Amino acid sequence: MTTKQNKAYENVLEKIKNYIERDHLKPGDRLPSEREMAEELQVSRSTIREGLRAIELLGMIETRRGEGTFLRPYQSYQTLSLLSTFIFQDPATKKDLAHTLSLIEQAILFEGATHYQQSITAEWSGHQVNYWKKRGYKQTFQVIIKHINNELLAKIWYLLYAFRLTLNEDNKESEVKQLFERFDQISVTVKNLSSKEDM
Amino acid sequence: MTTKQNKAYENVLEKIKNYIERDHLKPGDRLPSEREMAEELQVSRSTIREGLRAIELLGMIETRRGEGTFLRPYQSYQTLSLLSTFIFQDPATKKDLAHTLSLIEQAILFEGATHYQQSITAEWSGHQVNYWKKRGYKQTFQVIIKHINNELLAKIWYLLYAFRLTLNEDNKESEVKQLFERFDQISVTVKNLSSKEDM
DNA sequence: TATTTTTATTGGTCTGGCCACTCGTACTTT
DNA sequence: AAAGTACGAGTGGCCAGACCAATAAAAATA
Repeated sequence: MTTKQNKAYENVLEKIKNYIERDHLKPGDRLPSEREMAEELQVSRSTIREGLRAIELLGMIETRRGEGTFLRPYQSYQTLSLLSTFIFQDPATKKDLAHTLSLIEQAILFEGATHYQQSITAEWSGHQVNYWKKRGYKQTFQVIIKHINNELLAKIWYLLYAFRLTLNEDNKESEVKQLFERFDQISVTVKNLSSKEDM
Repeated sequence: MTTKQNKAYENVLEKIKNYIERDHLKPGDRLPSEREMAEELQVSRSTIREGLRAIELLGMIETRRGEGTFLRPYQSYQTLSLLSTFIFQDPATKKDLAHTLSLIEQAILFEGATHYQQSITAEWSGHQVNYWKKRGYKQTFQVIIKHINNELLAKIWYLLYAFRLTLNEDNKESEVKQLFERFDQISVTVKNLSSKEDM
């Protein structure tokens, strides 16, 4: 098949991933040399280097002349606060924050209502409405995310959510009651759609 | 003092920043050609390319053979860089990538079909299907994002998309044709729902 | 005028080279 | 024998120059 004409350096990234898995490389370990990789991948060294530069800027690797290329050790979570600084000072993203958060919450609600409606509702029903109101929107929403069981999604949501809190002038937090209503509504819609398909 | 002997490709990034400021380049504008930059910076073309690859993966630029190198419709590559490190730090998130990407794409499709169905379809119809197939899934999908006009959302999507390319073992890229079909389907569904509400 | 062909420019990739740095090893020197 | 030294192999950093493939603009043609 066709083989999609990836750019060569994208294949390099692919290959590096394979090295990491095959040799169980951990942070700090050395990757094969540029020349070795070029030989094995049958591409030129310059192509290898293009791939390396890309993920170097991403902080995945670290190169030391005379020694080699190494997987970078994990960094501390100070990243998060740095990140907030950048998003903060970027007016464009600030304006888009609410919108993006809304879309992603919508996606999460949909996913939850589609695949985990039972268990989510069950957990919610374990307490009175007042209990959730007291816990707040964040905690209540996180129930959905917990059941979806996707850490990355959870992180992204939490990031956006936290930043919106930071930036928000008017501190009106979303209402727990509304959250329940929206979830139910989506659940119904999803059911209607799927039953329609069955016919 | 100064010092720090930057790697040459980091100076390239600096220089590109200067180009952007000096010439007031906006997203979509063309950068000088690789050969021009090499000449002006007094470095080799391969060095220029290493710098370009780095910020290409970050989503800052886009290269088109025969045409040139262009600023992507969004920038602030620090944000992207930090975001990516953050995400990459945690191996656990790796397994969630495809899922998260899928959810977010779904949300984007939905948003596009709900509020920008006209203009998106219009832009797509401006060319034959083969044109979009040739441009690939990424570019075709970005049409939707462009119309939604949310830089943050665009960044997040591009990040996830790029990383999935990096990490995925099965290289099957989504099909442009399927994209069109899904978009149409969602458009229809959205229309049905809203007309129902009117009754 | 419309279409085809040519040409110049651009990114994509390769080859092969030289340099600077690191590290281990063999070789002095003490 | 121990300490220092010189050397060589390997590595990343960078370069010059080349060819290909895609694109767009200009020129030639119908």
